[in-house]
Amino acid sequence: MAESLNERSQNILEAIVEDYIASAEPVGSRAISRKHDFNLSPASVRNVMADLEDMGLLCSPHTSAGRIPTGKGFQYYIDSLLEVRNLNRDEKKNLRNSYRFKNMRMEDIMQEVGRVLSGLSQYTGLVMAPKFVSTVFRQIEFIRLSQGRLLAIYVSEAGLVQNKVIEVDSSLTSRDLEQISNYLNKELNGMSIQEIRAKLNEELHQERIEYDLLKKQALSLSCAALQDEVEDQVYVSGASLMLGQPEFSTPEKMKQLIQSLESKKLLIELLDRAQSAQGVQIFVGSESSDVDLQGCSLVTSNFSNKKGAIGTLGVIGPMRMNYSQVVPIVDFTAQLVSRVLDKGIK
Amino acid sequence: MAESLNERSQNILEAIVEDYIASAEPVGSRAISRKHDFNLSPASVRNVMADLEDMGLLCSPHTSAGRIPTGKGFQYYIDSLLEVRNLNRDEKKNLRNSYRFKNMRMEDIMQEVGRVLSGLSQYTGLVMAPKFVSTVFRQIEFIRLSQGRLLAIYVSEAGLVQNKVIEVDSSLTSRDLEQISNYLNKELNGMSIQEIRAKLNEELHQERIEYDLLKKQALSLSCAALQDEVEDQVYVSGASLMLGQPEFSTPEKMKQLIQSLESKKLLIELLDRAQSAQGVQIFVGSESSDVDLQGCSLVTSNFSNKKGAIGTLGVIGPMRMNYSQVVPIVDFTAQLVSRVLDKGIK
DNA sequence: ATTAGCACTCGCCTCTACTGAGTGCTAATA
DNA sequence: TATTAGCACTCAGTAGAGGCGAGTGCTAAT
Repeated sequence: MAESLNERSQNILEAIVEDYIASAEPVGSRAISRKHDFNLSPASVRNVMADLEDMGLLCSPHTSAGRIPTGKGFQYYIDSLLEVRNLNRDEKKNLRNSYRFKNMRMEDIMQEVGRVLSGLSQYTGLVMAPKFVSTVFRQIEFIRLSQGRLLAIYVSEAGLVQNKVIEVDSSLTSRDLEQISNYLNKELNGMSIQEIRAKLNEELHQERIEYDLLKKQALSLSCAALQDEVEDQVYVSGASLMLGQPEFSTPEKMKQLIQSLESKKLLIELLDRAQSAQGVQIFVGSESSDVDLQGCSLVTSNFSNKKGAIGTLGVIGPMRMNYSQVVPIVDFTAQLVSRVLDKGIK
Repeated sequence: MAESLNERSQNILEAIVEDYIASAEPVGSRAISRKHDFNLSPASVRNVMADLEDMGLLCSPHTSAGRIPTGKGFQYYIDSLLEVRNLNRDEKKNLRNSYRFKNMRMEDIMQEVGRVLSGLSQYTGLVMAPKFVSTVFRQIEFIRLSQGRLLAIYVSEAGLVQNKVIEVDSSLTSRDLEQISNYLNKELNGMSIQEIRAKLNEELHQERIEYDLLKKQALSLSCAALQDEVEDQVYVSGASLMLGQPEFSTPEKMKQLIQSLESKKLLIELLDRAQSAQGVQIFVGSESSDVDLQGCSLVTSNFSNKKGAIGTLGVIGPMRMNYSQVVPIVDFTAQLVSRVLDKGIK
């Protein structure tokens, strides 16, 4: 895949990508030859550029314009040329101070992270909360809402709260509910939702009704409360910042972009893909991919607490995004959030 | 304010507004004279139009274009000319069937309402959940997250759930917490948050420490859980639908619009204003107002359950919105949501 | 291998002319 | 007196022509 380039070609590619990141305009041979001291004439640069174009790393919007990097070009840049510096102490401190975690609810944390990510990067911040199914059971409580209607409140180890209204036939007393939750809290403690579901299914199929009434009721309630799919939470911040970027200057592009950012489904799909890997991930423009956030790149990293609930955060920006700035921000923020979540359970 | 117009002027104004709603283009005298059979020549129509322009109900984008209604013109149209028909049975049924309330959590309901409102109107749906302070206490529960850290779960009569992480010095046992919540649930039952706050403040200032420890702890916990301001929840759906409207066809307008819709603060301000009144409210383009969602109108209605928690829902669209279609939808949806919330508590 | 030179391409801007929709005013009409 | 026909005028929008400038590819010279 990554054909190796000689040093000169690499230098020129790097120069073009960086100029393009800075200017958003096609880069010409003259500019390269002048601004960077390669001691090469424009003509020589042109030759190299033609080669790079043949390899599919560059393209020109029309005959008489300069070159712009293709998705493949950006990919090469990211894989081989990009040097991500670490944040120094002051920068880390600043970043840490940007975050104001007031109320430690998961929702608030996610929202705040999105806000800061988009503010710092000047692109759009994306945060996906840990998936319900991946969380570890801590506690469940039931509150009677009305005859035959309960509110089930599930709290995960990481402090993620999910509540759900469930219908029940029998009219259980508060006392019953207390017993049931006590039972469940003991029984399910420390299990992941996935494990719990497996267990519940098993016990349900194991048709012997030897259980006492309490167990039976507990089983049915926990089923109702934990079995269903809960849709993933995605937080999008600063969508309008993207609209200032020249790549989205036309009405059509704007509309398409906003539509994409409005589609939680699409975003979840993207972030899911990111979640499989470790460390900072960079997804370059989706020309190739079926899912298109055309012309965009996505920089993500996972966060997690010790109990293993994994969420994903990141920044989505134009393919021409300032990676060397964004990557460390995303990276450090993910670490920060992980720590904050751990603090939540101590 | 509403200067009375003679019938002919009214007819012509109505025709212009409706043509403009349909076409989004300035309306000329010829078109009016031809399409509507007033038996008036374009010249006569022109005279009337000139009068309407003098009164500030119409304006022309430039000399040789037709007229478009001003905000004031729309306002007049809405106040005096608009006839809102009620939905017939089938339409109501259809509308009811559009809503899929699966899980009865407040969040889900709000989100679904936004989705459907925007889908049906083809404009942007706006929903503001009942305000925390306006809710009526039903139940509070505490869950230990870690040493010194509790999760307080508050459930209102309407089934609105708020959770909050609170810090406590003392290490309370589960037994203590149970007693505290029992005490509070008895003590605060049926009071509004506002009343509770007043009560708490009073008791706090009443410095006599005659209380027993339990009461004291309960007081401090409920303070922590209920005292702080909780930010209002606003749900925006279908922002991208607005981008298809001709009034937002330029990049600048689009950007401005999206920025406005992203600003929860602005939206809350708008919806708060709507919440004071009863029935369907129409706010026409904010030329006059300090807050600008320029060129937009807002159609809102409140929903509430019997316990008095009031939320607001509505549709925001171009000033040129199809009021006669949108108003009944908003109206009926508000009634529907009220009923659904009531069913939640039965 | 590199580079200077040159012809060529093409987007973009400006200028001009034209068109057509729509107006305001005036004078004629019922 | 209210209405209308007629007419001059205005102005956005479109299309075409021409010039500019940035940038290219190719070729021949270094």
